[in-house]
Amino acid sequence: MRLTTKGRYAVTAMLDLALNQGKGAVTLQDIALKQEISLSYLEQLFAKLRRDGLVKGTRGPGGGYRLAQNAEAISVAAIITSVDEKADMTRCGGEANCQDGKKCLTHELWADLSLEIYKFLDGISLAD
Amino acid sequence: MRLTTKGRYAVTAMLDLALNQGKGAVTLQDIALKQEISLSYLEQLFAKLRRDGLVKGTRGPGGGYRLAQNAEAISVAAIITSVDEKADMTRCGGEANCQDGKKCLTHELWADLSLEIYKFLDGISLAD
DNA sequence: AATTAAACCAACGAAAATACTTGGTTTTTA
DNA sequence: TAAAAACCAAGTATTTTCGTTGGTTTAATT
Repeated sequence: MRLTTKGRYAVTAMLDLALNQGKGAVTLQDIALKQEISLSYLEQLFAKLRRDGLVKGTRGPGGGYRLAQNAEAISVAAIITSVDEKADMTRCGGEANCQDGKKCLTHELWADLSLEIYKFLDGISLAD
Repeated sequence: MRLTTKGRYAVTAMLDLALNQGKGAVTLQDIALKQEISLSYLEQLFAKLRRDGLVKGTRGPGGGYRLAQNAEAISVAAIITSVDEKADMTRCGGEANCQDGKKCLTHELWADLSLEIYKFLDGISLAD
């Protein structure tokens, strides 16, 4: 579980979507202006969100994006993991070949903590 | 509040310190080997941790680092914020000049969430 | 006293991730 | 048919992460 500006962009964009989709689909152009990100970068993020079934897009004029599920069902954790493909945080890849007998002790502790953070963010939906 | 590999290095290193300082000060060399990071990178991280009063180092042979406070008093949040100097996450710097009437709505929501995450990690000490 | 092991420091360089740019194509509405 | 949007891919710039080099200071050990 990482937490970078990339994830922030995704979460704020999704929040934007959740707040404004009442009036129909929301265009990325809109979000790009509001959030001050480049349109194309947003497109890249939304490509992932779409692949993971978090949003769905409709083409053509009047088109845009909507949440694929209702806001209560979408967790912050889901958004973040969708957007930043985790390059294995643990160097040893769980192989346990870190050090003599001690064997990744602190690595495991971190893994536990990381899970805690995940569970925390998984408990927060777009309806906060 | 960000959460990157940099923060992970710092937290795991601090955990290492907490676990092993019973036998006296722990050298960065030790940690570098166990965690598979470069010594000098660790030094850079610990320079910040020291500046923020989280650890204290003693020089010379037999020297090394110790926690400056007891493990219960050191939160994960403190370690992470010490180590990664937050480049202002909100572009508008709280200036509220984002957009017409809407004024950073989602930015504020993110700020709230960020605070939640901070409070969560602030509640976790090196004794987990 | 000399040697050595450590913290401490600074500046540069390589690698990776992040963010943006450009230039398209497809779909759908008007 | 024109325009507005999603969709797509490749490349570039920027920033951050991580490492390297080459030191200096401090303190314990021999």
